[in-house]
Amino acid sequence: MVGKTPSSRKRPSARSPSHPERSAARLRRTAAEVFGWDSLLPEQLEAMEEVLAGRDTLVVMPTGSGKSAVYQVPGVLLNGPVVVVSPLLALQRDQIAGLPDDARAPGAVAVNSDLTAAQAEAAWEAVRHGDARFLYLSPEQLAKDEVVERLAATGPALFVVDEAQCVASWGHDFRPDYLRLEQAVRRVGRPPVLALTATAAPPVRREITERLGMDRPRTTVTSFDRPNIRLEVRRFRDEDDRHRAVVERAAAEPKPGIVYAATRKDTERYAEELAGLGLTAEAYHAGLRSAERARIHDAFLAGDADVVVATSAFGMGIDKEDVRFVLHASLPGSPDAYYQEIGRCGRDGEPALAVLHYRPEDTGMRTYFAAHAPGRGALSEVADAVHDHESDPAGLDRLRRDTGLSRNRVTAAVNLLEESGGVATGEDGGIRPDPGTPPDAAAGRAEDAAEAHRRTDRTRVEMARAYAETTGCRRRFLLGYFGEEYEPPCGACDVCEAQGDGPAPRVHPSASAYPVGAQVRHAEWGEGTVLSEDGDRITVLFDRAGYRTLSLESLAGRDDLLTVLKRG
DNA sequence: CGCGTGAGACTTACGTCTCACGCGGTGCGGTAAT
Repeated sequence: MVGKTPSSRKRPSARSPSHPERSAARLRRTAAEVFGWDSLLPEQLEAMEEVLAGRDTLVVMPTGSGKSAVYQVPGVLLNGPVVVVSPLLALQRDQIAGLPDDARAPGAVAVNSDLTAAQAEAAWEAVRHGDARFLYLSPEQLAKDEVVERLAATGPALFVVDEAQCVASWGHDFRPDYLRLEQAVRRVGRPPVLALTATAAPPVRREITERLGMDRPRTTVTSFDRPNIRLEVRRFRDEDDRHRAVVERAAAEPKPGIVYAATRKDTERYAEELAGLGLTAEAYHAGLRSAERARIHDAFLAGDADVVVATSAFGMGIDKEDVRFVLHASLPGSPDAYYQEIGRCGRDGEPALAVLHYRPEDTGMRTYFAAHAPGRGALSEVADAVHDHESDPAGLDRLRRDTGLSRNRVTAAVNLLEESGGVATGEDGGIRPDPGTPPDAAAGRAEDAAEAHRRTDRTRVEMARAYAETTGCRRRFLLGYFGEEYEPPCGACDVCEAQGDGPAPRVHPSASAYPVGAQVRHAEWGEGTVLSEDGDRITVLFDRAGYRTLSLESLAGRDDLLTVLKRG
């Protein structure tokens, strides 16, 4: 097995002007005395030293491996409050509850819409007086001028973005405030930024660090491989056959487990059927009342549910060791989503199972979900509104009132206009038009940017499909997607098992010409990065054209078609 | 993009087909009605 990825992990002692031994010792002592952690993983300590030294840092480590410690321990030693951006209020509560209940331990508060005005006031007071060292906020809170101003006044020492993959997966449409965190960072005094995630392929890592405006970020990436999870894909033509297979598998495998379905209705259908077989099965989706969601969540963690059948709403922040299987009753929207979802089983290291039940028709709905960015009409309206306030730049609220569009719509439109250079946000939060770009041109360029995001989303659907249809080792495919080389057979996927002791899978002789991670240029699609090599084909993420799969046979001897610019 | 649903046509059975239409996932925050 291949261990650490060949990433940019560097020993800080090589050029650090400070005294790394001393900082490592301080971190270790703090971890033990304040948090009761007697040992730290080398990756944890390394990232903590970067954070303590004030450098922008990206940490990619599995859930349950102590990612939070990477900010908690240095946070105690820093001189000022630590902001933690977290996507779910439930996650914020869990984080605060997880801090040691000890007089020496740092305090923590969250400011969000759950609080009354008086409670929020008290929370800010605690931050100001140093009684609370950690302040948990949603990205939406940081979109408010009032919050940014209060935060700036406290002089934060560190800006943490937890679950940082949300920047890439949600920032473009669903929660556009994720793409405005960079502005918040600048406006609160540009403290060092620490981004934490469990699942991020190389292009997603790049997007996180770029979108957060991180400066020469140090990156710590541990291996993605989870050898105890058996990977399997079953392909169906008929919906009824698939349905039956999912139910039978969920009933037959050791419990507890999670079944992911594509729609709310499907979760209820499956859960009902499993309950009819005598299992404790619950449907979980965002349409349930929050008390009901909390009940199911708690029951699952407590071991009182055999199976939760859920949409993608279920899982973030679930840290349960003994989940035995994750079944998918439909194709997920991307390998990123798939890996995150199956990563919820087998955390105890015992054997676990991930089965994808796939029909080619599944791609239809996923493609539909991919196309949700604002259209030309909304972009033009917002561009015009920005232009109208040229002499007195408007904030997002004013643009919303002017256009009558929803808050999210306006924010997403401004993000696209800003990304394509048509407008810019100032230090005061005012949005100004670019003097050289008329509103119509700005909207046109923003529309192109939106189309590029849609294309990338759609190609991620294609990558999920490619996983389902690969004829090679599934582990190799997934790890390759996450930038990690892997030598099959893995011995724990349906493809490797079917091959048994037979001949090794065919690997095309030109495979070595395009190693994973290499920068390449295609005659038609421009520049890109080789993401995976699947025996007889490679997959490249092109900057403009998205993900493409190329047959090695068609590339043989054609270095005019695909040129290697730089090997990984 | 593909599925399920309901209306209506065609047909002469209480049935089957066709077609148009609407629907489909993630959460925050704040507002409105009890």
